[in-house]
Amino acid sequence: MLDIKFIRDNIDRVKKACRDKNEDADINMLIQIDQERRQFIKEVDSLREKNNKIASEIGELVRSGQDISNLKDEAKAISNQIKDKEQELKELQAKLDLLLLKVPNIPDPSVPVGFNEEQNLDISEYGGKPQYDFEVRDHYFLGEVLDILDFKRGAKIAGSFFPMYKGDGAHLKRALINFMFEVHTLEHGYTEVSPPFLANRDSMTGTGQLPKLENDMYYVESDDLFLIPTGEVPVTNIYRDEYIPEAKLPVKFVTYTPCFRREAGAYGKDTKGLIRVHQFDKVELVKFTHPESSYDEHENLLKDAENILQRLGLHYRVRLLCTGDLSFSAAKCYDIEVWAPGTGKYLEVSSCSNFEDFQARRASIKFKSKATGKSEYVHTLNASGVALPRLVIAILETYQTKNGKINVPDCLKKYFNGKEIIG
RNA sequence: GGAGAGGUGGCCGAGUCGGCUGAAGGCAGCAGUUUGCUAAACUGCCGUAGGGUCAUAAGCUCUACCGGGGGUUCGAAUCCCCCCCUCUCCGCCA
Repeated sequence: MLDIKFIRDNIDRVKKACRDKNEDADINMLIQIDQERRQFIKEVDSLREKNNKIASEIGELVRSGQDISNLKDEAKAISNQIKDKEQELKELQAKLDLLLLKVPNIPDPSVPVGFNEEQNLDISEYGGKPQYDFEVRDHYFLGEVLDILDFKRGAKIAGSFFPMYKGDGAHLKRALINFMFEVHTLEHGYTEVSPPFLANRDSMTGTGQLPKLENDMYYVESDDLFLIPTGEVPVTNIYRDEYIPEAKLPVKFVTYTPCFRREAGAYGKDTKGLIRVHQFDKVELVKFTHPESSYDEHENLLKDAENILQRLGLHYRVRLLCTGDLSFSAAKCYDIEVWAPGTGKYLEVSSCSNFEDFQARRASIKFKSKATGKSEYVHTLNASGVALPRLVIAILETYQTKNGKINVPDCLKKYFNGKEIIG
């Protein structure tokens, strides 16, 4: 969420951000309602002031035992006026809040303006596409043949796009989670957390999933809870409505969670295998930083996520998202895309985002600045470190052998009971 | 699920029969005095948000906020209703 004062003073910038991000927030309406709202606040406040004065006068008269019936009638009249105005004010405020929640974050100046993913910028790449002297297979084929991925059974249990991992497939997933956790906690300095996998409305609004993405999430009606679409939600909300001591910044968390996404409207796209699924696992990195250092921390965050792919010996590229591809809440975002030789595509395994104070304002996460003596919002950042299914795809397809088996990457062997080959 | 207790400022903790209580007191924090240094002591400051004034400063001023929402009242942290959360006991279950 943006500061209403900031919007007031930067109407053109905000409008431009909406255009560049393809968001249709009604800024003119917002400004108009804000003006009306302030007018109402003025009126209501002055009525309240009057009423408070009368009330304390009455208090004094009562104590000295005098008659108060005249004053009482007057006060009653004002009190009724207040109630009416308050009601209208409340409606205005609700309207304003709703509009405000629909205004996207402003892209950082370093973000290229563009309409869609084709205008994303290639930043860097690691390794090269591996070459094979045999016909490469995709993970779907390999998974079925090796009996380590079972899509049919997953579909029977829950529905299509709920994959099941089995045997060495399930073990591979577990090994990857352990591997990533050890790197991020022991070497990159993140603190491990294991949060709830369901979250309430306040949490979902805090990180920006609500109100926009309600239909993309699984919802438990009886308890008004949502299954989390990413570990970012519970972990960023750890500090919702709290102050973080300035000296503790940056706070860095790593978490593992399953993620649940309805992918409404995405049918027909990436329909096969693990590329796009309703439930998947993710190791997620979340940072709370001082505003001054968030962009440095952003670069480090990217490196932390890249490090995982480098150790696994996977070819990938990093792209800077253009405005049109940038998510609603982000100011700047790098995507890491790993190469999947069998599928023949680069697959996004991590979005590395700086939200600046956008989420922090929504979720009210602050620190007391020693320099200014005032409360300020922290900056929040997150990145997958990294998402599992597409990582599994890249590993199966990259490390496949001529006879249809999979070599276990060196760095994973210790998490795989020393086993070197799957199949 | 049943019975009970409770939710007050960064923390602890008072709040009388509803009326200068945004809220005593303590701790922590900040600034200063004292001190050769440290400790201690002393003095002052010390919630958040939204308006107004205004240079989007300081200051001044108003309003709201004592888990959330609603109600009673001229007036509620204090009374009533609903909800949420925490704790204890019982039941049930991993």
